[in-house]
Amino acid sequence: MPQTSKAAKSPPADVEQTLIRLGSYIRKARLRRNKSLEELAETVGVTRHVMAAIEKGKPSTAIASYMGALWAMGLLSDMKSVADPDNDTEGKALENVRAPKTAGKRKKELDNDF
Amino acid sequence: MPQTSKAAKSPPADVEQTLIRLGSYIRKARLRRNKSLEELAETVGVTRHVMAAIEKGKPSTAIASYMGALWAMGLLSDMKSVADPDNDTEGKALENVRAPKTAGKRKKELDNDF
DNA sequence: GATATATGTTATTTAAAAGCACCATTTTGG
DNA sequence: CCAAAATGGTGCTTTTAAATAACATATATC
Repeated sequence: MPQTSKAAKSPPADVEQTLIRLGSYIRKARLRRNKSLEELAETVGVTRHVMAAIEKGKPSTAIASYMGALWAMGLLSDMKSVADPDNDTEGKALENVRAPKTAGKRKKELDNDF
Repeated sequence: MPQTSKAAKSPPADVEQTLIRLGSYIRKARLRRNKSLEELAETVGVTRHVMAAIEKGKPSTAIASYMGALWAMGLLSDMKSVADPDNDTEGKALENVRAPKTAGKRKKELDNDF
């Protein structure tokens, strides 16, 4: 999408690497299924140029296009566990007893005992 | 098909649902960590409007922004297994012995030579 | 090797994403 | 209850992703 965010323009190295890997995985999945870029793109509803960009891990491409590629190859279920609250042990540990709807009023800075 | 892909404008229902769920997961993770939209957005490198869109599961938002949100909360590792070729049982089954670099020349349609 | 197919590259066009600023509403926590 | 913070929404501007097209190169199958 236009007007690229800083996040999309120069993402953290971890994010960049994750996307490149994801793109290569998608490519491998496509070749295994013996689909051309164009065929897959057609199913997803994008042009082959967008599909090519995805396989390179382009950060600024719409997430729906990436997800569409997974969907078209029966791999979308892999997303189910991503950020699943049940597996977010760190989040669970930090969680208050109440479940606030917003981050609420700044509560002073909780850690500075000095 | 102009500037926003069909995939991003009206994604398959599965994709749409997956994104809405992912967005809600991200929101839950943020609240557990007691971060405001603005704080998280700042870390990710986007405005709070983009972060709000992500938590709603907007399809046309850059994947790097979504990944950035995961990254900022230590959840990016959840992406490692997505589309992992090792877990792609269907792909493995379809795979030829050789690993072609492209989908190659169309081999007559399917292998329907009775 | 021949050749049909796939993929890469470049350029142009255009609609929408992200930025920004402002105000309304909701929610928190004292 | 009340003040402060968070979140939601609108309108406007800027920037660029995605579509399209045309051509070049690479690769697979015969």
